Amino acid sequence: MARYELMSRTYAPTLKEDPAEAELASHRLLLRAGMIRKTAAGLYSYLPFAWRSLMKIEAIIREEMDAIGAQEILVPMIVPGEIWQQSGRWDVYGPELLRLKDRHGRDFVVGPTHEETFVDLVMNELRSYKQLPVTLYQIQDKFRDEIRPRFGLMRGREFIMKDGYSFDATVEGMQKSYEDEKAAYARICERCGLKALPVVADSGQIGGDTSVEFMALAESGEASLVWCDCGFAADTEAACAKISFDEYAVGDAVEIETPCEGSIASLAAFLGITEQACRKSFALIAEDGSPVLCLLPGDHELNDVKAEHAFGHYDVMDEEKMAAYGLVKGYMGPIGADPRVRIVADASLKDAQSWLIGANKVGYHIKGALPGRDFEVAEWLDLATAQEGDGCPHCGAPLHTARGIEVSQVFQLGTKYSEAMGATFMDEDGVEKPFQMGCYGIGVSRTLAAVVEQYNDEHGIIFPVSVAPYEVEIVPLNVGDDLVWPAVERLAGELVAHGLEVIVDDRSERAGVKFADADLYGMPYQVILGKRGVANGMAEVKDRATGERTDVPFDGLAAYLLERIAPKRA
RNA sequence: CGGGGUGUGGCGCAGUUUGGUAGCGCAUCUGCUUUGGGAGCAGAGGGUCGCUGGUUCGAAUCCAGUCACCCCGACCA
Repeated sequence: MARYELMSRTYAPTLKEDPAEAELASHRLLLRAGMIRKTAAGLYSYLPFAWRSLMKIEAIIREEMDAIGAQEILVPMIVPGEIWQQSGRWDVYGPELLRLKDRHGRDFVVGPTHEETFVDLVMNELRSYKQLPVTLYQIQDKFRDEIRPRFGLMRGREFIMKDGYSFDATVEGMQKSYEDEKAAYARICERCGLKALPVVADSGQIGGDTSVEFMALAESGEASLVWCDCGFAADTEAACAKISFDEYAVGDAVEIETPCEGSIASLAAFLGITEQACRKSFALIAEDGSPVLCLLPGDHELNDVKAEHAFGHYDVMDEEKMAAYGLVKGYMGPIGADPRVRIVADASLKDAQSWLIGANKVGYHIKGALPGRDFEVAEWLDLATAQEGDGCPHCGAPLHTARGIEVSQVFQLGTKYSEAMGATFMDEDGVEKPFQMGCYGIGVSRTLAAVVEQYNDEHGIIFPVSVAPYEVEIVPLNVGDDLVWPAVERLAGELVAHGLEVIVDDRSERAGVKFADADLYGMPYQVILGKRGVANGMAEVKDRATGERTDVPFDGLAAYLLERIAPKRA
């Protein structure tokens, strides 16, 4: 039997002042509204209101997972190190992987993600293509020992995540499972009220080839993305773009004096040309120890993730190393560099006919240089970071940039894990084949943070109905009044009977305190009951989002609220 | 891990430069008044000043070490 909750019985201590450590709106407001408390760096306790919101987010996820035939299970948080050794990630996953030993000295890890656990779970049971496809998921706490946890729930070390894994017999089957999940993920974001965008992503440590992440748009987001009016959108880490360049002094290679400080900006200013007409040199030491000089469009930065793909875990070359390889800081270029230095250039520059590059001599550059004639490019690679104004890879129109919070991500893994762990099934043709896998994650606690990030004002949180801890907060102004309180109980009971989720602020606080707390908590509708209104049989309904106040007769209150709330439920 | 910063009642802070035995606001408790946007008055409780060691007649304050937390960076489904 549904009932209404009383604020006096709810553990939701508010803070009048901003906590010193919180910078982000979501962090600040979740703390102030008594929804979370920090237990240690990156470790948070969820209080009743946060927990109710999280349960609603989880319910939405479960519904959408059910709808595409995924099955919920639960695997242990702590898993044997052995299976991580099998997959090879024991050695690859860095210090974020929390490793422990049990009393017998056996290795275990606290799961940061569970590809291994799920593969290990199904590999001995799913023996035939006839049993496929299967998609399993769970909602569980994960632990990643982040170097620097920050921003409250946004980047905690422990966090709630829904992780799911699909097992298919064929690549086409995997793609279908992936597309189903992707579509479900879009619906989940939408039902949570998030303004989110699916973007092309790098597949990171999870591995695999194709990946999309859902970015909740927010200025405070840690991730940046580029998007185009044609519908293309990509994480800046992964984005390819059509980058245009200018030419300066086509012709013979000529050394020119450039007595300016060694930066592209000062060089362009000195010559009176655009940065696009310059070529930027970036020296690094690849993972294998070999020296590399990257030539980039003058107005673009090296993309760290792309560089990692090309060179492995690289180091930026220090001045000592530069000197050893004939490179001069501030005036670096391919010409005159030690022959051991591998020259690679951004693919966008392939058609450039004139290169303005450093001369490896303080105060000098070379104009009009040409690859193939004046220096050799070993490889043309996509290395530059896409930026505002670059061309969309699909339609060529200028790209826009935005910032976002990565709330979820889907991957096509292929056989990366199944092969490494020897997880196979017998296919139609009598051949043992590794599973074609997909993997799908949603940051549940991060989704809550993202919602708060997108829905707040100077007074507090403005919860969308679908994830609000309660749909209606009744704010009686005179709790002790023998006219008001019976009306409160009657109305609360009525609203609950109509299926509304109701909390009553029955504390004997002053009106101002209750109003301020109600705005801070951010329940979508406040029903304010004061002496005057009650005497006339009227309640005052405040819409938290618009601030609009309406006097509604008691008789019509439930209908009034339902009419507004029901359509916005998830 | 590199750079910067902070640890003083539940929360937010002052006091540290120039050592003298701890203070302010909010919160809490009691009483009276108040009661539609974070009330007023009166009274009360609560702190080994992160920890350890040192200097000193005397340390929140000076010195050394250590721990925790925050910010920037590197890193990161």
